[in-house]
Amino acid sequence: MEELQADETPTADGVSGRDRMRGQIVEVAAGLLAAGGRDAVSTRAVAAAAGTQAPTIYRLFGDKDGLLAAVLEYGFSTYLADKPPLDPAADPIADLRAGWELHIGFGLANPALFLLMYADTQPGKRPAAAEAGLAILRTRIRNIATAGRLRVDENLAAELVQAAGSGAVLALLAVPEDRRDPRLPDAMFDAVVAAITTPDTTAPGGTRNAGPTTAANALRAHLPELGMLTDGERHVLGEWLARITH
Amino acid sequence: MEELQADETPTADGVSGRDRMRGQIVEVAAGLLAAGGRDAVSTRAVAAAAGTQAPTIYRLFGDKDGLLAAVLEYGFSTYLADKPPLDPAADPIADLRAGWELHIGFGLANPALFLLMYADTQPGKRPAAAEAGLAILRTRIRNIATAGRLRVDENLAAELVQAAGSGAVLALLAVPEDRRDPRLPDAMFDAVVAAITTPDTTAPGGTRNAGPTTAANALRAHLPELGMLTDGERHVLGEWLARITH
DNA sequence: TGTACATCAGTGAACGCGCGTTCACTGATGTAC
DNA sequence: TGTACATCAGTGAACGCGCGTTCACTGATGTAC
Repeated sequence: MEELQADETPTADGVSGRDRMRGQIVEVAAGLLAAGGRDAVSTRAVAAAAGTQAPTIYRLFGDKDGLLAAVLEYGFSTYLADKPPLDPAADPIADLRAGWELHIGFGLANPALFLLMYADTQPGKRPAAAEAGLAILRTRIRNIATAGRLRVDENLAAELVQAAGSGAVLALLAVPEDRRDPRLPDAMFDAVVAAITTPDTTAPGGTRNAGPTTAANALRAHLPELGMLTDGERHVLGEWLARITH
Repeated sequence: MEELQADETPTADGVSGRDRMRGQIVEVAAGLLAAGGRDAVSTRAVAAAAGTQAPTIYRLFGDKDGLLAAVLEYGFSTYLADKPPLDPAADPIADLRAGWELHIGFGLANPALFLLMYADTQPGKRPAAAEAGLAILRTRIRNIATAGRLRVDENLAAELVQAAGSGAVLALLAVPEDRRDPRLPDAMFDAVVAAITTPDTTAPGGTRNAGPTTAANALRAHLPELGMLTDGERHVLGEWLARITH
């Protein structure tokens, strides 16, 4: 093995002992956070789970807030590592959708982390990790603007997407997993995109009109009033209308 | 002063000492929550600020969770008390907007309370107060459906509005007050309303076409496209629609 | 009407616990001569 | 090459604190006779 010139003790993979300990503590803390929420991350619990003593945390992270910040950064950058690189040549709205889906997936997969990033923060302050995510979002919005498809200013567009995204995740998380409506994220994305972009006039296809779904929904709202139908008929009609609208 | 017949010690205003103590504790706790966030609400701090001892809290609320639930309910019902009653004759979308604006205002005025209701909750569970708010929202959505203006099903519509609302509040709260974009709530509302409703085709002076007859007629026009129904089902549906429109 | 008793809201104090943080020390490691 | 020294990451133990909760008790109040 060649001899490495490093500030600290070299190891097989070139990672110093100090860095390895740091990484281990962060990973352990992230695990505790995922398993038990914010309150499960105490300096003592982290130290014990990482097989070290509490003072090590203070040497490496300064204090508990420093540890939490490191956990946020670790969790978020792990997620970012999955993010496909931006393709400037591709449809910027498809790009935005890819980022949206990844962000939703991140929130659902890491509830405690997501809440810590976007909800548990004290009013007026956002964690650095959240700012980093916003910066990426702003780039995607900028690309839409460059393509001439943005119809509101970039700041408002970014805020709308950001707010809609965390709102969708929050709404999903607030409901037991088996009762979540899988249509919500897509529907929300479509709503926001329709609000911030102009239609792509180059798309194939003719004009849109109010489809059968709208009519079926309207009729369903009037189901109880349909006295000219028997109870059984109304029941069957309700089932068909549900099928039409889904 | 007349003599009151009550289960407990009567007082000048007919409120028992026990109830007054309970209300005082809840108000004090709400104040601590607003001032210092969730962590500022400890049983000891509440007892001290209310001028009593900790055991009183346990007698009145069972435990700390019971106290927090009471604070949520108090804060939310105080907000609901401001809510204008639904006017069935009015434009249901204007009704929805009124509820939206009130809800946004509630969140901005009570950040800690709002976060506790919609974000701090453990995944899969929603506080009773949040459910109560959702029930009101669903009523408003139902009214839009009854007017024949809804183009997605009521559940999805309610979820979209709910998610967009908390997302907007969260996004605003995450930014210092003087840097918040005041356009965000309105823009978000417009985006969601555009996504869940059909345009209002009743020009001023025109006739309202909200009835089941209109919906049935519209659906009948789409009969041939309903590939999710069998031929027999389409046939029977056609007969029913004919009966509805006559 | 007067007395004795039962009820129970509120008091004062304490329980055990886990928290964030810090202290003095150890022992391994790298460096200077 | 060998020795003495400096550095500093990690150890073990403790600090003081506020937490949720509970206990035994007090004293005011309503009730029964």
